[in-house]
Amino acid sequence: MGAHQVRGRRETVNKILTEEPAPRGRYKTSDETRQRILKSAEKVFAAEGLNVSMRKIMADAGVNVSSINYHFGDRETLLRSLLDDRSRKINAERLALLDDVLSSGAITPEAVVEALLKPALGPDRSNNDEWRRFLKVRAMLTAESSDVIRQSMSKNYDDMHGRFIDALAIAAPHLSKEDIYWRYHCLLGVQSQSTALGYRIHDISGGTINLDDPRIVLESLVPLMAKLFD
Amino acid sequence: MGAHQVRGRRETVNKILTEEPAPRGRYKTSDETRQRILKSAEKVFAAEGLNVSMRKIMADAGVNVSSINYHFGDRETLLRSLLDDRSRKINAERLALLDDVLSSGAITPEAVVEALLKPALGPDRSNNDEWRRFLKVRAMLTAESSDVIRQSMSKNYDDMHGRFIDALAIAAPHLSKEDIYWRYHCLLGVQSQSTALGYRIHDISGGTINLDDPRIVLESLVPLMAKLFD
DNA sequence: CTAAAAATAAATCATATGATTGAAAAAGGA
DNA sequence: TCCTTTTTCAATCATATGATTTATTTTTAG
Repeated sequence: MGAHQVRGRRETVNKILTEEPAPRGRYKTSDETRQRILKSAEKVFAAEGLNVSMRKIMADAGVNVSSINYHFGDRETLLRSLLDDRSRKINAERLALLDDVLSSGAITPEAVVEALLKPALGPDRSNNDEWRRFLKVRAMLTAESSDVIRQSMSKNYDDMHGRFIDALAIAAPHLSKEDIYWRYHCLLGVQSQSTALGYRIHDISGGTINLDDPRIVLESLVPLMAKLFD
Repeated sequence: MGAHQVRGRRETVNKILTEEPAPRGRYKTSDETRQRILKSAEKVFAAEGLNVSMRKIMADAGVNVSSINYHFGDRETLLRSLLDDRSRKINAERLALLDDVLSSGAITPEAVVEALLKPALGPDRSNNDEWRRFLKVRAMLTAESSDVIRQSMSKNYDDMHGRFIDALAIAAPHLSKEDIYWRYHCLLGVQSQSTALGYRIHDISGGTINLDDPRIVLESLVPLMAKLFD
């Protein structure tokens, strides 16, 4: 029945959102399916753009088309879930690194910038493809900047950005708040260029510059970005 | 007849692409319609994202749906035309400014960076909405990075970027080619963040930072970006 | 083991979409 | 003027799409 489906969906979503590791052993198959759908959505959206059909995603996931409605409600909620899930992880990692920096006593622009960029670039070796896919989807959504995405971005990121800006203000006490904002704007630009649009400099440089290895990217960009705070 | 339409389309396209001001007086209404469609496409794509229907665009332009086929062939060609038309203008302006810098004798990173950014930010006052729309569409296409768009980007931009990179190598002779590439990568990021994603720092800063006025953006960012080449 | 709840699947709906067609209108050239 | 070419438009097609409904299977709890 329709009512069943909606109720089931809501409960599943709440479970995922509130408790981090998702209560295992109760609805095993459902959560697996949900994750499988998210993974496929990420893959297919990244490969074919945002205006891809739910059917292609479901085909890739190997599940029935109606599962989208059962697990997420509609297309938009699927996209939001995708964005929220990963953003939470990235930003938790960022804030953990930032805490390390703050408690270390050596609060330099370089250290803060690295704490911001490193989690965004993803893991060094394996699973990097998955990250890249997510980053591309996020970049597409950011560029589209629909109201719903803009809200979701604010919800997921504004707080974290605020804390990094505060940290940078400590690291560069000679700069005004407005100065810090302008520099942070540059950081955001470089970050998104490095995570989702790296193919541009790759093409322009004839392949000389390659952003596939996060370590090299960090090594090259962190000192550069720190210069902005001199 | 179908053959007529295809032939007509090809001729129109060639005319527009080869001769700059488009031969006036011959097929007056056709060229006007073409421009009207492009303008509406820019508007509607920017407002509602890339996966908007041709029908909405045609409704906005006030022309028949089949005109898309007559004037452009298909949806993809429309997008490419949109991208090509404006890109040519931006880059022509950029290269003109770069020539001024090169022939001035005072080839500084600051001057080169300004020549790169100023045309991208668009005119100071009026018509700025139109530019913003185009920049948003370009950002969406860049983020999507489909093969066809990637090719179009390369075709329209790689040459220009090459010349700016050469100029920066002159302006900062102590840097290696690879150093220049990394810095150029940063420039691209800041540029796209400033032209299409300015809403992020606006939101984050609680409205303190506003990128609506190109003059202020230039004033703030050019000196910052020049720091990268110290 | 059995009944209720949850999850999956197949079939179906109403609609939106890109593209095409054939006719009509507008413009140009003789 | 008349005829050809170019341009516009209304009507139509085949299909793809998001969502829903109904039936079936699986899981959970008592």
